[in-house]
Amino acid sequence: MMNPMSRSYFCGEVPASASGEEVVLKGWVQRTRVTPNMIFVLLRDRTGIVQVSINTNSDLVEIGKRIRSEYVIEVKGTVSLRSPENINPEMKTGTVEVLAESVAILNEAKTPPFYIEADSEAAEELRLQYRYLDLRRPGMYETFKLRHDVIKSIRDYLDSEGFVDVETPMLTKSTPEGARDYLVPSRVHESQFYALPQSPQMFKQLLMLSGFERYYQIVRCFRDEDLRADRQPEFTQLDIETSFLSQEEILGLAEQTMKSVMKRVKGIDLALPLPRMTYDEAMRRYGLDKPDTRFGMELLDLSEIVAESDFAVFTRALGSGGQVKALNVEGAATKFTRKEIDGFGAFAAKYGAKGLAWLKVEAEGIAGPIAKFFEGEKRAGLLAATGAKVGDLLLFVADKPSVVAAALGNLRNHFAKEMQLVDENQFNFLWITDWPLFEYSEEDDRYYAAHHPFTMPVREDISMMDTDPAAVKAQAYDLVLNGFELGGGSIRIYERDVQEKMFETLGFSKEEANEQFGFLMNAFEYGTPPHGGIALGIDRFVMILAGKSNLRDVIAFPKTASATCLLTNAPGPVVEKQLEDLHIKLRK
RNA sequence: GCCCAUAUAGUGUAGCGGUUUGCAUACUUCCCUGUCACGGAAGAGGCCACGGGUUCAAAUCCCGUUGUGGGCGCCA
Repeated sequence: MMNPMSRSYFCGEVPASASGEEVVLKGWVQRTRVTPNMIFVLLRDRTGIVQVSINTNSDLVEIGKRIRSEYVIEVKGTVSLRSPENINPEMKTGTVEVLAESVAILNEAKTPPFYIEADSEAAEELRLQYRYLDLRRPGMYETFKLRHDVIKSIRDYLDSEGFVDVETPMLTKSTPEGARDYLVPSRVHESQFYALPQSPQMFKQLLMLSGFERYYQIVRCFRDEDLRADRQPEFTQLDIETSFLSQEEILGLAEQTMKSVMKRVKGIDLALPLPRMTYDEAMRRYGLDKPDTRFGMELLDLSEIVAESDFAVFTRALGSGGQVKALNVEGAATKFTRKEIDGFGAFAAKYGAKGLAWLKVEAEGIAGPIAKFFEGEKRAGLLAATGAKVGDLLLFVADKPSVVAAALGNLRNHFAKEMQLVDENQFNFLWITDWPLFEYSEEDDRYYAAHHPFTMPVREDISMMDTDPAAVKAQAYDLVLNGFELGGGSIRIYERDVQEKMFETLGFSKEEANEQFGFLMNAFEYGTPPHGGIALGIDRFVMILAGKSNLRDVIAFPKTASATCLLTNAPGPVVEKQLEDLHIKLRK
């Protein structure tokens, strides 16, 4: 096989059929072993490792002894099959080796700060500091190749559907709604700032106005909020916007895109249409707006069953507009210690639950702190309502609906991990539809857009924007994969008066709305087509497909939990001159 | 803003109030008749993150700071 890269094969890809062939290999030295008669060099590149053998009878012995781990070398030699009697099942270096005829050291290397191997034990802190070495580890390249393949198949599919990739500004305008902006001071305009985009939302809508009809972009977005395992301050999203398509058609388009990705990178034939669930149903059955449907353990509403109970915590919650819901953790009655169950209570407390009542179903009856409140018929009723069998563990939360949902919904996911209820190779996509348009903030005593302020209300609900905003439904949809929010979209507002009403409901004065979004509303007056779209998080998608549990694993140069880069030490101070140019004086 | 965990040779860990911080690996040198991400010998390598405190005595207990990780809030 001739290769234009001036090497005959990649290390991991030298086939047995090349036996006897003269080959050229280039790569990094994994390790060497010197014996009296032979020097063995394990040579690595992004594809894998192959053994190079150097006979110490040759004039290569001097150079062979100089070679150290991570040296970059070029080897010319002959491919040879290992003799069968030398091959034992434990052997990890394969059935092929290369007998060296010449060896050149292309570059030397210091001993790396950690050993470069697939399952490095080195602390992540150290690996991020030397990220270029971390990325050299076997397996890392594959993750980024997977990422490339995901993006390539998205581009191929959208291209075939007539979509055009249009770039939008990275230096744009700050808007007060939504996440905190990363600000960029202007040198030319004193006291003025650009913002890095949280998303190209308004630009893509303007492109619809311009008649581009089918836009997409794989685009970096920025949000200056605290990080999580699945949240980085800069992230990549697939941004799509279309004109004249209905919600149904947009969902169909997104489904086809997912289908082509799953086929290409996982070889999975995704069954379409993808399952759907309304927001209300998701909250009722799973307590979360992004349920993981790979396992059951749905939330059980026991409000009616326990209404007659003598347990004051339950009846008090019900009396003040709350609910009592439970999780039946099957077969868990003897699985967890009392201490561990207390731990679940602490877990639930993070989401506002004041307590976590529990019962074990045993052959003799039920046991646990609240067992005494459920005797005789009440016990039978409870068991019938929950379907609990001997050996099951019932966990109850009594509180206002939002707390019950958050506590039990997250507890449910917690058990999935704890008890290994999910199959890592299963990919459950799910649409969440019929979102509320607004959510009320008690803290600020105002409504916020649940999705964003450009989301079209359901037509029949528009009149309620004045009277009962909380009841207004949105023409919005989220795509969920295995319990992660992959992204979401909506049909957009394309009429000035509806957009104005939206801002009014959000508490903007006419002047404020015009100041912030006037250019968009003005644009709406020049013949705006009905339009809508969707945005999907590429990083999260790749993370799930790669079976990783952290976004850092699928981003080449990620940020730490405190939003720093350990490799470059960003962010860092700047020289006084730079601040002067920007008209900035630091407070302290 | 808050909560939890964590910090010991280059790396990973043990030590949990009482000699000079132990082990593995990596590193250096040597040995070994083709090894199987080996084997054997020797050597070098530590201000136990930083700053206070408690104590006769602190890597160890307490407080604070910083880094890292996870989470709550936040993320239209």
